Amino acid sequence: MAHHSEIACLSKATIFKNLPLPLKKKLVTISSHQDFFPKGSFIRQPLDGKDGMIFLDSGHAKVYTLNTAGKETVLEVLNKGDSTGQENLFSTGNHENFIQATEDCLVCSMKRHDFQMMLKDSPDLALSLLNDFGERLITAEKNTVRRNSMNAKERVLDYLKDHGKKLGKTSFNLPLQKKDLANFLGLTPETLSRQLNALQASGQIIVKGQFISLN
Amino acid sequence: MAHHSEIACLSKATIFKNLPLPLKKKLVTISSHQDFFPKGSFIRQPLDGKDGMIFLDSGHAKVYTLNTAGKETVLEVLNKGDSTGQENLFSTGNHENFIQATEDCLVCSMKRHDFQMMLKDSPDLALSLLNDFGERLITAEKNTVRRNSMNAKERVLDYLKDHGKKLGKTSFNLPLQKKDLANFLGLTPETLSRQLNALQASGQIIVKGQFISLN
DNA sequence: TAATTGAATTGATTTAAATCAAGAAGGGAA
DNA sequence: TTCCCTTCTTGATTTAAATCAATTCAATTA
Repeated sequence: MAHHSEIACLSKATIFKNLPLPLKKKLVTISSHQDFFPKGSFIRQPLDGKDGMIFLDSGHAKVYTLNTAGKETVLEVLNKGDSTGQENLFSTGNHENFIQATEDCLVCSMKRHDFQMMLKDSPDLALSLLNDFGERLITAEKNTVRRNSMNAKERVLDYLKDHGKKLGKTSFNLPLQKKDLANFLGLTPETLSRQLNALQASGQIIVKGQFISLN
Repeated sequence: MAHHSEIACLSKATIFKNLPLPLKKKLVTISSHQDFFPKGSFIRQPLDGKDGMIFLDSGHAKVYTLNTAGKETVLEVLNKGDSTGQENLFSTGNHENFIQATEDCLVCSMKRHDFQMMLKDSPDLALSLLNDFGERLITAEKNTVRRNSMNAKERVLDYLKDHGKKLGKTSFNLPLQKKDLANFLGLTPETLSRQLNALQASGQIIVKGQFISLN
């Protein structure tokens, strides 16, 4: 929880990128910076007593819940620059989701109390955050449509294209294990494996382990 | 777009219910009130040039998208007191969703421009809205979990219990046609029909047309 | 009132994806 | 390096839900 004096991870976060410099500097003073989470470790979990939002300076993470039967549902895939848990800046309830590093991560975070203090005299900040919430809702809706109106092959291809677009690349490594990606797409690992094969066979992608290339 | 002088629909909306009275009064002055939408009509649709958020003073509505193949995905079920489209208070992009009255509706709405003016000097308002966004995200996640980790029967029962809880009742009329509810749950109408039968046969609910009673 | 139209239901059948099963590949730890 | 454990892949089989098909029902309107 070192407090840097210079503009760090926060200013790189998509969510705050349009804020004026003085405000960014203030945000940095109330943030923790570049906490290290090794692959597999939990950035957040239910009942950990932590509040506020987090964002990824580097690495990848997955957000998921467990239902009462222990079945996992992957809700979000976090890539470098993404943030999540904004809802914890306001509600006083405990968060219910697990956030687990799927690669070594550097994470910045902001506490509810500190954030709320700042919010009172920064309409810009509120607006920025409201915009970001809007984006997250739209993404959530997009994921719902993907699961609801596409078959297995279409879902896989749609995700890959979407991810490539987000990165601005046509080749990349998957940000999650395939079993987690399968879950995120509402599929089983077996089905994902077969669909990746099929997409490669039809010349639409190249797959080598975690590496994907779009054609 | 009549401008009432008294506190009307807006003050009843869940999203604003915790705001101080003077602020509510100001909100009323920038809202349209109780516009009537007959069953089947569109409250919003892509390219209608409308912006801002809406909320339901009475009636029911569904929010849905059409994919390029024309397949519908029902994203939200709106009941009395619910609001949607908050994301349109900020982004300048066009909204992509259809909002259609599934019963006769009275609708209030607020325009982006008017709202943003108010937001600048009302931190309370921003906070209220941010809270609401958080709720909507959590609901969206809950819907994802329902679709991802439950079979057809569980989804139906979970929805019915959820809806009953929301209303504080054990008997109610479904807020949508069954074909739309089926879509919202990621099912076909045939499957919904059969599952409602099965739930009735096992004594868990009573079904009479749109009327549902939970046991 | 009857006619029309879409919604809902019921039954028969198909099918996409899940499940089951077994081996191969990969990544740590000792 | 070997061992262990999890993930990934491939094949065979099952199954839950979709699809197809045909009535029935309900709402609207002429």
